[in-house]
Amino acid sequence: MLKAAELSTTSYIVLGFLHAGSRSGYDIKQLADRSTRFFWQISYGQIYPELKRLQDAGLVDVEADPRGGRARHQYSLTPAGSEALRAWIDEVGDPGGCALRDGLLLKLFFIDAGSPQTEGRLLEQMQRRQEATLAEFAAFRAKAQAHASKPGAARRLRVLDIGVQIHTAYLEALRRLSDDIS
Amino acid sequence: MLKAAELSTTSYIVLGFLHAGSRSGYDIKQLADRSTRFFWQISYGQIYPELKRLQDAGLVDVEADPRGGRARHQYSLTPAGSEALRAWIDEVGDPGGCALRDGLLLKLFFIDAGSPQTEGRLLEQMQRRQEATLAEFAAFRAKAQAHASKPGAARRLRVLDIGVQIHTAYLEALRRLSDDIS
DNA sequence: GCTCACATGTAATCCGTTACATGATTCT
DNA sequence: AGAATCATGTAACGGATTACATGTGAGC
Repeated sequence: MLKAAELSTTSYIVLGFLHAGSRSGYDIKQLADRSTRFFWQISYGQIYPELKRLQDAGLVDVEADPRGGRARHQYSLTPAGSEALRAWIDEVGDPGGCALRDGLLLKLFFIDAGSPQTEGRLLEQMQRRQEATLAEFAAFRAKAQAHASKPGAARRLRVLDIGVQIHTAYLEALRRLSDDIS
Repeated sequence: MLKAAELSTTSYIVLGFLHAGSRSGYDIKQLADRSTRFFWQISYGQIYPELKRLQDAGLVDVEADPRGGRARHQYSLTPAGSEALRAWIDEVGDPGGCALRDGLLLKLFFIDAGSPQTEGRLLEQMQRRQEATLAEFAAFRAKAQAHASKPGAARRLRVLDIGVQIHTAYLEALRRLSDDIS
C-alpha cells in the first residue's frame, strides 16, 4: 500500500476522473481540459507516466480495449485506488495555497516603467482575454449541463461556477480600473 | 545586448523592483512577498542566480554595501536594464494565460468520491482560508498606503485591489454555495 | 545571552511543459 | 482523398521549490 506522500495532486486528478468513469489517458486529458483545467492544469506528459505509476502501485487496473486496430487502454480504479482517493478528499490538513499566476497583472503592477500610453492598451488586452476565458467557460458549462443526469454532475457544475464567478469579478475589476483612468 | 527570449518573467520581476528602487536580493524577496506574490510567486532560489545573470548581461550594476560586518549588495538598473524592462511592458503580444491553482477547489470538484460530511467541512475550511488571505491583503494594503507618496504607489495599490476583489468574489461564491447546500 | 530580522548563496530534486514521434479511424 | 479526431507514449528542457549552509547585527 502506498503512503499518501507518494501521491501528488496530479495522481488524485487522475484517480478522480477514473472514479467519475473515464477510461483512457486521452479521455482524462479531454475532460480535464474542459473542467479542472480552470483550477489545476495537467498535460499528457504527466498523465501517461502517472497512469503507469498508479498501476504499479495497484491503485488502478488496466484492460486492453482496442477500437479496431487502434490501441486503447481502459483504466479503472481498484478498491485501493478508491480508498486512496477518498482518503485524500476526507483528509483534513494543510489547505495549501490558492495561487493566481498572471503575467499581465504583473506588467500592470510595473506599468510605471513603461510608456504612458501602454496602460490603457494593456487594460484593453486584459479585458479581451477575460472575455474570451468567460466565453470558454460558458461553452463548457453548456455542454456539461447537457448530460447533467450523471451522479454528481450538478455538484461539479457548481464548482465550475465558482470559476466563472472569480473570472467575472476579475473582468469587472478591470473595467472599473479602465473607467477610473479615462 | 540580450534578446527578449533570454529573459524570463522572473527576470522582469527583479528588474521591476529595482526600477522602483529596491536594492538587495533580500529586499526584493520581502517586497515581492507583500505584493507580486499574489499574482506571481518567486523564491530566493530564483532571485540570487537571476541577479547574477542580469549582472553578466549588463542589465544591472552591483555595488558592495556592507552594513557593519554584514555583507550586502546594492543592485541598480543600468540604462540597458531600464530599456529591457520598458520593452517588456510596452511589448504587445501573446498575453499568456491567467492560471488559477487551488487544491481545495479540486477536492470540491471530486467531492462525490469522499464521505458525505466532507463537503460542508471543506467549504468551511475554504472560507477560513479565503478570509485569512483577505486579511493579509488588507494588512499589506494598509502598509503600502502608508508610504503612498512614492511615484506610482497609487497605481500599484490599484493593482493589489484587483487581487482583493478577485479573492473577495471567491469568498462570496463559497458562501453562496454553503448556503445552497444547507 | 537569546532571539529575531537581515543577508547571501548552492544543490538536489521535483514538477510540468513542449516538442517529438507514430499511427489508426471516422467523417466529409 | 484529405482532414480532424482518437490514441499513446518519450525525451529534453526549463522553471521553481526546498533544504541546506552560514553568519552578522539589533533589540530585549
